[in-house]
Amino acid sequence: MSDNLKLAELLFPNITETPDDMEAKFPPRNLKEGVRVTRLAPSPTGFLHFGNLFAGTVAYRTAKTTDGIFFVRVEDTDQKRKIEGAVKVMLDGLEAFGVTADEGVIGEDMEKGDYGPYYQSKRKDIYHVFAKTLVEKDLAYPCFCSAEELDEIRAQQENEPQKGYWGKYAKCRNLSFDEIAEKISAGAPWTLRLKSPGNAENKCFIDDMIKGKIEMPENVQDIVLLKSDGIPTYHFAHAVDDHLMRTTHVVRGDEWMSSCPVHLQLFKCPGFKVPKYAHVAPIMKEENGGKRKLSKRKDPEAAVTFYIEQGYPKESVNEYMMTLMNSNFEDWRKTNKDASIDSFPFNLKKMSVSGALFDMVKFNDVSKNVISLMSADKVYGYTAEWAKEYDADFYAILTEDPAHSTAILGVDRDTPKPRKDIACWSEVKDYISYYFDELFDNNLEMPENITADMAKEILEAYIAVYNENDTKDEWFQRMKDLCEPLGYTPNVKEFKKNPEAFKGHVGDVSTVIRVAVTGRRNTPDLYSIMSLLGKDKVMERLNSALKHFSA
RNA sequence: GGCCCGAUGGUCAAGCGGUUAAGACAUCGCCCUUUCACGGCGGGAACACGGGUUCGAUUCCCGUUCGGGUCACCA
Repeated sequence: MSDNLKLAELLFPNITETPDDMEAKFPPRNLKEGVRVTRLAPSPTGFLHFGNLFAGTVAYRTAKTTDGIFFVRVEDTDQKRKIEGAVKVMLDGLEAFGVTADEGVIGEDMEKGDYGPYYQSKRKDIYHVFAKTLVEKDLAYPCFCSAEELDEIRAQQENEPQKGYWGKYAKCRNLSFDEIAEKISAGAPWTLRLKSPGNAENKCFIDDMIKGKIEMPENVQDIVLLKSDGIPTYHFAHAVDDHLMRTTHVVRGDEWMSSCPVHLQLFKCPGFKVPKYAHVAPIMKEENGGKRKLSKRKDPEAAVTFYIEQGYPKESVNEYMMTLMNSNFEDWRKTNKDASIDSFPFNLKKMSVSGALFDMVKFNDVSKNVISLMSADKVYGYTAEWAKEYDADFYAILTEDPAHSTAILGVDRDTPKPRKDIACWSEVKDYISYYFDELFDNNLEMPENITADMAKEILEAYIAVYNENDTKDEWFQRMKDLCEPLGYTPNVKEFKKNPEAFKGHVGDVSTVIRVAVTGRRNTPDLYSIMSLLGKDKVMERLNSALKHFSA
């Protein structure tokens, strides 16, 4: 038996299966040409970053445009970072925005699919099968260096452009079998390192779906494959898992770009076919005129839960993400107003190479558009659903009379030119507050051109003629009739032509009524509002305003 | 510092050697209008810099500058 074989046995005495067994157990998927298999491989930190959702959405769409498979694999190889309930947080966040896995981890300790387990922590033996053959092929070796020794090596490398564990710095690379056997029998901890066959003089090539063709020096680092607890590093797990799970397209953040030479090698050493890569640029945030990654610590909008808590519809988030993913989406949307976002021909190659700034203003605009197209029933339903969870007081008020609330939300809604007032459900409370005495802010501040005397006059006159049974036309006619006796003109154009001749125009008159009734200057159609409010409330507010301006 | 990527209005971005350099958001003006919004029309606003290549460079090449990423027994 050769030393390599002996070493493999020594290191992995309990591994009896071979790579061929693995190939048989996880055979190539029986898919049509061009069908893609993608995945999201988050590590369970208990926090779902917007970037995860974004990359996950890209991966999801990449698969879905070919009727392919999207799966979720949990990268829980770092025992130190394990957090209870983290998987649920992530899955819930993904689910809330329509990223649902066909396969893989579908719940806390719940899996689905034939290529599992999908928790890396449960795949130890699988990794060891491949680790063992690498040792047999003299492509891996145990390393006994301690953290301190590694630090020492780093200290020596100050003037060395090529840092890390390689070449002459790789102390354990050429240990003899006997030396190794002795250390192991003494119980020394070890990691398994790649015996990198690379040469820095050589180039390797990545043809990234997003970034294009990229050339980098070959990897020469003897990177760690297996940590001293026997659990693989991300790099090794990535190669083994994405090969065995038959991933066709690896979609991930572009912070992985620079480890591609390592990954290429890790696929090639065991003889795996290299998948296609798509490296997604991060979402950025503006700060002091510069750009930086959306930060978990500094930016509330970095957390996916933010959008849920604020009550942004999932359609809004998806529409906005799509405008960032494929810039032709907005044009497509213009001509396909009612189409589902799923029918948009998403194209990986149209992804931007560099990171886009998250634009809250634009996002809100997108969301307002989305909501403006919803029916009053839908708006009511979503708002109630949101309020139930995040604003119990408002929920009680809103749902006391569902038909009434729905009618309120329907003002100026189902028209060819719906208003765009609401960006998220948490804004609804304020938007409709004046309909409810509990929420009504009795703010009687008039525009500067309207004095208390003017307001008083107008209110007096209007109270005298107010009729709750008016049709809209009658109502408006009454408004106009009010004008001339008080010195206003019903004709705005006439006023503009000759402003000195009048105290104001019909707009000023209705503004006084509007402020008295709603406490604001800007509202949807006043007639509809007054109808919904009902005679008692309207009269009460008019009288109370009159009192205020008579004082 | 080494390696890699990038740079078009305030933002997201089309563009692939010859364009009046699209569009969207934002902003400003006008129109519509009972307010606000919606909608319509219009305005301001950009190819980082320096060298090449070319009849001609936003586009191709090289440098500079500036951004970003990465160099762990983290992912």
